[in-house]
Order: sequence, then C-alpha cells, then structure tokens
Amino acid sequence: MTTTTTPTEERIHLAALRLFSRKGYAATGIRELADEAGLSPSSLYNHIGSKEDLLLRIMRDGYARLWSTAQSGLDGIEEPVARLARLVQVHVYVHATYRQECRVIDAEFGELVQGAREEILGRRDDYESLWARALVAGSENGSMLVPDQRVARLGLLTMCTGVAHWFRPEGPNDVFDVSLRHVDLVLSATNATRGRRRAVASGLPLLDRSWFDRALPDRPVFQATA
Amino acid sequence: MTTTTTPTEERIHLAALRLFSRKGYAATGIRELADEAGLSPSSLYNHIGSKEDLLLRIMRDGYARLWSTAQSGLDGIEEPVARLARLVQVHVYVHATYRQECRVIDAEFGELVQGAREEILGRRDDYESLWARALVAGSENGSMLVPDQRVARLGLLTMCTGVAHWFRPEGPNDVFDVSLRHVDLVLSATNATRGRRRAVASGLPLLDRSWFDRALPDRPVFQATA
DNA sequence: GTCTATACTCTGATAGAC
DNA sequence: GTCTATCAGAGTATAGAC
Repeated sequence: MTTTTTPTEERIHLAALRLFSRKGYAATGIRELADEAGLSPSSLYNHIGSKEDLLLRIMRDGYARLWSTAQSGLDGIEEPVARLARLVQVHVYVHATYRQECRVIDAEFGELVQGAREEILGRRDDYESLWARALVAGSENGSMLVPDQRVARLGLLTMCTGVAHWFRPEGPNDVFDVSLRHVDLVLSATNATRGRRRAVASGLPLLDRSWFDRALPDRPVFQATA
Repeated sequence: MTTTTTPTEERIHLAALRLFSRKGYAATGIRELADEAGLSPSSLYNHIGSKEDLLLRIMRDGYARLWSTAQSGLDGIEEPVARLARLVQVHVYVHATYRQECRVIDAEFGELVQGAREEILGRRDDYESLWARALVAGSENGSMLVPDQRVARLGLLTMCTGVAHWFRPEGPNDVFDVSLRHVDLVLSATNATRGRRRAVASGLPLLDRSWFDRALPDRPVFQATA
C-alpha cells in the first residue's frame, strides 16, 4: 500500500505502529521509537521528517488501503443491500487485520496538526460517504428500513471500527468469520430485505476468503498484545 | 456521583476532564492542567496525589455512575428484551451526556498503572456482564436470535459507546432521542421479538425522560468542542 | 490552603564527525 | 547512510516561605 519504501523506513514504520498503538502517540518518545527500530535517535531523522510526519503517513496509508479495498470490493455491484454488506466485510476485515494501524487512526486523530487534520478528515469523509450512499439508496428503493440515517450510519460504522479494539487472532473467531457476523448484524439492524425475505449474509453476493487474500496480500505478521 | 468534593477539587476534576478528553492524558501537562484549573502547579498537589491518581478517579467515577444508573434502571424488569433495551438506553444516555468522562475512560485505559488497571477492568467486566446476561437470557427463552453472543455483545456495546465520540448536543438529535434510536438498532440487530412480532422501542416498558432527569440530576453544563 | 523557585529527567530535534 | 554529543524547553513533582 505504501509507495516504495526502503527496509529501514519499513522498520521505522512498523516500530511506530507497535508503539503508537500500544502506548499512544503522545506517550511514545523519539528515543524509544529509535530503539524499537534499531537505530539511534538522530539516524531516525534521515528517514522521517518528524514524529508528526510519521503519524500523518500512517493515517494516510490506512485510509488509502481502506478506500482502495472498498472500491475494488464494490466493483460491479449495484444492489444497495449487497453494497452495504460488502462495505461491512471490507471495513471489518481491514480493521481486524491491520489492528494497530486502525487503532492509531482512530485514537490519534486529535494529535494531527492543522493542515494534516483537514487532509485526513477529507479522506475519512470520502470513505464514509460510500456507506452513506448505500444507506440512502437502500432506503429509497425500499430494501432497507432505517428511521434515522445519520444515527444508523454513525452507530454501525462505529461498531465495525470497534473490531480493531477487541479482535484477537488467537481468539475464538477468525477474521473472515467476524466480518460475516457483522454483515448479519448490520443487515438486521437496517431491516434489510431481498425479495420478500429479510436479507442474510449467506444469500448475498459477498466477497470470499480468496478475494481478501488477493486484495490484501501484504498482511502484517505480528501484532501488539496490548 | 463523586463522594463529597471541595470546590477546588471539583474545578481540577473538570479541568482534567476537558483537557484529557481533548488532548489525551499523556499529552496534557501538569502546568497546563493547573492553568486550566486556575492554580499553580504546586497547589495542584494539595488536592491530588498525582496525575495518575486523577485519571483513576475519573475512571472510577465513570463506572460507578454507569453501574448504579443501570442497576436502578433495571429494577423490577425481568423480561430479557426489556432489560436489554433499558441497558441500551442508560448506556447511550450516559455516554451522550457525560461525553468527556466516557471518552477518557474509553481512550486512556492503557495509561493506567498496574493495580489501577485491574480495578477498572473488574468494574468494566461487572458492568458488561449485565449485557451478557440479558443476551443469554433472551436467546434461551427464544425472544432474541443471536448467532454469536460474543461478537454481538462486543459489537453492540461498542456501537453504543461510540455515541460519546460523535454526539453533539447542538446536533440534529437530542440525547433521549439518540438513545431510543439505539434501542431500535439493537433490537433489530438481535432479532428481538415480543409475542409473535418483532420488538420495537415504542412497545416496550422503557425509561422516560423524567426518569433520566431524576437519575442523573448533576449533568455537566459544558462540554469540549473537540 | 496559596505561592515562587527549583530539582531532575525526559522531550523532539540538530550539529557535525565518520 | 551511521553515530556521539548536545541544545533548549517541557515533563512531573517537591521544598519551603507565607
């Protein structure tokens, strides 16, 4: 997802992901970060502009991944219920797989400086409007029943984002499984129907396991325990 | 909720709530906190043991409020669907009303030191088991259809907790309204039924506006803009 | 209780040799 | 690219006068 990076840049990026997600951006020192990446504090600055830049990079990468995965996942699908279901799949799958990155994005938005905040806010709004459009289209053609679009969108997005906080790969559910469970939760919550029946995950044209293996080949191997 | 506090303690507490929720615990300095509370840094230490203590206090108060409000809100209600609905009402109402406090609890758990973490974790588990029991009871008597208890509980709790992050009193929905919307989202998501019909908020024995006015009289007046 | 002054450590970032 | 040495300021917390 990141545009060509050197091994050292990659190491720094991964170290930042570990520390920022575990201790928080503000609580992570430059010396600590350098140590985790196996460099001296000053060498760090040959690869990053500043701590702030590093955070912005992480957030940019995260939203780029989410955006491009969602776009290709929706490709060729017109039916609002199916589009919403695939958005949920992608969102949950990405949040469970890139937990550290997604938690940093979620928690440290407030640490961004002026210009950076606007940029990331724009990316977030672009992404969330995919959800908004699916909900509007589903309500308009009668395949969903959503009394309050705004509350539903915010609530359901939050639910799916939360996966990054509680999911553990060593837990009882695997990533794909959890994404399907969330599809069903969202379809029920929006009272989604297909034909005359209530829509369920098993009857929809969803993305399968191999699709995710192809779309997200560079999955992180390890993750923080905290 | 807090046990008898002096005006100065109260001012420090409120200043901490504002700053911790806006900038994060780690990013908030003692000098800044003292300034916001209208004291010198050293005077601060006549009222608090340390910055860590202050955080623990905030978390303790928050869970105590959530716990006691939920307990009295459930009083006399046996039906699992109604209990779940009331838990949602209380959770959302409290998270929308005491936004700063709830955001600090949510975001800064990792900043707690050893002993404190265990204490707060215990309080959280106690509280969440109220939700777990309602879901189990509803599934067992057939009034809810929840394929995966654990995922549903975590997902729905996260959705309701998220209200503290996006809710604004000046927005289109008022607090009570948002809580009812969430009751409907949760009832739909759990496929809750009453008799032969799907359960909806309007048909259940819920808590009304005046109940919340009585149960939570000491509402905070102002809230952070960030 | 309030304050000024300060201790000591750690912060992000840079200079300059190699 | 790597490093050691260092800067100026901010971190939490305390001493001690009032």
